[in-house]
Amino acid sequence: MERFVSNFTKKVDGKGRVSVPPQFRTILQRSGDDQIYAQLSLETHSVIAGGASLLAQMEARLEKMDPFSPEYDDWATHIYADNHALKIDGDGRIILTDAIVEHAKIKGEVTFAGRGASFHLWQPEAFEDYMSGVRSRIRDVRAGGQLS
Amino acid sequence: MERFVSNFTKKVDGKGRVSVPPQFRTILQRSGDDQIYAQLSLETHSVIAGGASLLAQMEARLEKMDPFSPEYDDWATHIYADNHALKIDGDGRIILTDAIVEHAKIKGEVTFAGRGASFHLWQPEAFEDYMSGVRSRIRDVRAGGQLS
DNA sequence: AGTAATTCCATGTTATTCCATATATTCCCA
DNA sequence: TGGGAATATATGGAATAACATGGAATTACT
Repeated sequence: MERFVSNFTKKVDGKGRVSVPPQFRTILQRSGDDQIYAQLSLETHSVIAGGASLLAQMEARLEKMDPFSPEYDDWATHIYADNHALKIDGDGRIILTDAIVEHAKIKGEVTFAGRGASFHLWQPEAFEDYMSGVRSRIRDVRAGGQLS
Repeated sequence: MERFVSNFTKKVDGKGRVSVPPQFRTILQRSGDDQIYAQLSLETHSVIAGGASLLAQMEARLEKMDPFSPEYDDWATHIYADNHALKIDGDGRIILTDAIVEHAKIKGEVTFAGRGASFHLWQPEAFEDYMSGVRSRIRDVRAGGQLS
């Protein structure tokens, strides 16, 4: 399976349109996806995105739960109601919904950050901040001798 | 099977008419449904809605019960009597019944929230409140190390 | 006939598709 | 290895199609 690698920042026009980085677009096309499933992250002000396989992956987790439990209800609600299907148009663009723009505080640019089987959408500066945190946390762990 | 994803808020006019979000309408049409089965939720002030397959799903659950038990009677009554069939008219609209409007406290707008094989109807603010709860409960579980 | 319900229609609005141009990238050959 | 042509991408705007929405007309009910 191809993975989403690297990060790219793109402009968002007045109508909320963004062109999907061709590197990512190619991967989506090859797996037969003509739309992106974008889910609001519960941990950060970012959006978790990917093709149909990403949704399937979350559904697989759902199926392991007891269908009559409150946990199932919560998870199912989050998976489906907090998810936005973004069609990729003929020019390789998607339109960000208001919910996404609001949640990620997106102004005029978005960063597409590879995450392997998925990719994340960020407000560019928020992404930089997040990356700093990621890097320093990894450095700290290493200093503690837990890694390489 | 196509799933109901994302959420959409629509206006309700003086006659109780609401246009079904085209995303959901398309799914219903493709599965041959010209009406929506809407059942009052017993847990929240929302309505559980979907096509014929949703009703079939509830009936399947009923069939696993002892037909001569009081639980069967209760469940069967709830499935059918608390269920409202809403015809989708030529303009893609449904008419909310008084029972639905009352139960969900709907005023001038309704939110259609995807739930996979079904979708829920909410009074918009009640939906937001509910989502806040869902999100924070999931976050708590994760923080406790029980998931991901 | 009167009332309620449903269907039909008109129109403004929004969303989507299409197109045009500018910019960047790749590929090929001198 | 440096053009330079061909191809692909980015991006804005225009044209087109869908959709939302209110009201009128028709039908059904009693």
